Amino acid sequence: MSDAETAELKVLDTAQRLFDARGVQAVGMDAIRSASGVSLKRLYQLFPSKDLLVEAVLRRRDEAVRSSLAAHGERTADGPYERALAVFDWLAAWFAEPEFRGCAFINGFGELGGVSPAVAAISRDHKEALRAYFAEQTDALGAPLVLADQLSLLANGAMVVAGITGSAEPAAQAKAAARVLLDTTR
Amino acid sequence: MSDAETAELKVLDTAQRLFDARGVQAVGMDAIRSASGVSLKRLYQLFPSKDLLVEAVLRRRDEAVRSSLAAHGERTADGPYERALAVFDWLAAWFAEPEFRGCAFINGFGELGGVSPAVAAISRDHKEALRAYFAEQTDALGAPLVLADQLSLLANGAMVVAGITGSAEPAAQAKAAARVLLDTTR
DNA sequence: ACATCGGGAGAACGATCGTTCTCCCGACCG
DNA sequence: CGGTCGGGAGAACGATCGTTCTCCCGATGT
Repeated sequence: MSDAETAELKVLDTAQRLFDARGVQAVGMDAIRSASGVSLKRLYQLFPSKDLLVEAVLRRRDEAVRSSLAAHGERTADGPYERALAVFDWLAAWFAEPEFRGCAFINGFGELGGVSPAVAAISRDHKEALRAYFAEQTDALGAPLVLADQLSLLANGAMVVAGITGSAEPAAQAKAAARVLLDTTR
Repeated sequence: MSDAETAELKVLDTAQRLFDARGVQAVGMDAIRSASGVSLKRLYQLFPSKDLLVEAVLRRRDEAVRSSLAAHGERTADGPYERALAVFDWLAAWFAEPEFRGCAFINGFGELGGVSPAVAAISRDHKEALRAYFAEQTDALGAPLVLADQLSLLANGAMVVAGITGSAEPAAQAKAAARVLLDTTR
């Protein structure tokens, strides 16, 4: 049934948008229902509880971010050096979206990480994946592993500062810093 | 009345500890009451609403962090170069605390920044203060302002990654990266 | 045509939460 | 000693929320 699939997509899209804008706990199931047009009954047979919906939203976003990042790297950059730097261009485009209010995993961990082991684990895995992506590039450069950690710190710091200040500048600042680190460690 | 003052301190300490551990919305006023031993009546005459209590907790923490950071810089470091790097030692000590679960302003912004302009503003001011502290040091070194922004990205990235992964390592990694940036821009 | 079934709209339920109110005690003041 | 007042404990209230239930309609199969 493509009917069930499109309903599921509408719910996930709507929930993601509302969670991003207001946080998870400030968004009721009823708000998701009216914004998505999917009835409560259907909503609960797709996602038996709000917790499960939250986890599904985060997991889907995790996949989307990983593939978007990888695609951007392959599309715009040749070689590990350029691919590592291209992450920050990808961040810049993300920060420039008008609804941008920070990273859903950082925000979700802050809100729910202390009470939901599932959310904490998903956030941890997601951040580990970003570090692993940087590690792929630094490995290919023969650089030490700590460089990947440091690039990940710059990227996450840029997400936080861009989210809180509402500016996209941190992406470019982080990119310049990343270039210095990449050049120094060679 | 030192009675009212100690009650206020007990409430602020307790609320801060519970908010840090579980997030703001997961902590009810009743939990603050039983953990602090301050009656609801008194609690509400000290802080007329939970929103105001949340803001008071964040504002007090803002002051505490600013003076703790400045004190650590004066105590352990001579000159702007060392003081900029000392921030990351200060982070390392913070991350090593067993209850550490990330920065209250980053977490608070993620949870409430979308619905509470007050929380968003306090978080923004706090992060701006960190940037300004770095800017003091980089100015004294005659370095360009963007270096302060970059050091602030490293510090905030370290807070996020340390909080999510539960490791204190990001502080040392960020410090090493900061040293490279400081040395390069000279 | 009629029975059946899935699903929509939204009322209802139970729990929780922020906030206020009631009741009571103990201290202070004439 | 009697009255008053501040404050503690916790019940009560109203709102909200996650979740379920009721009622009804429309489609489908025979």
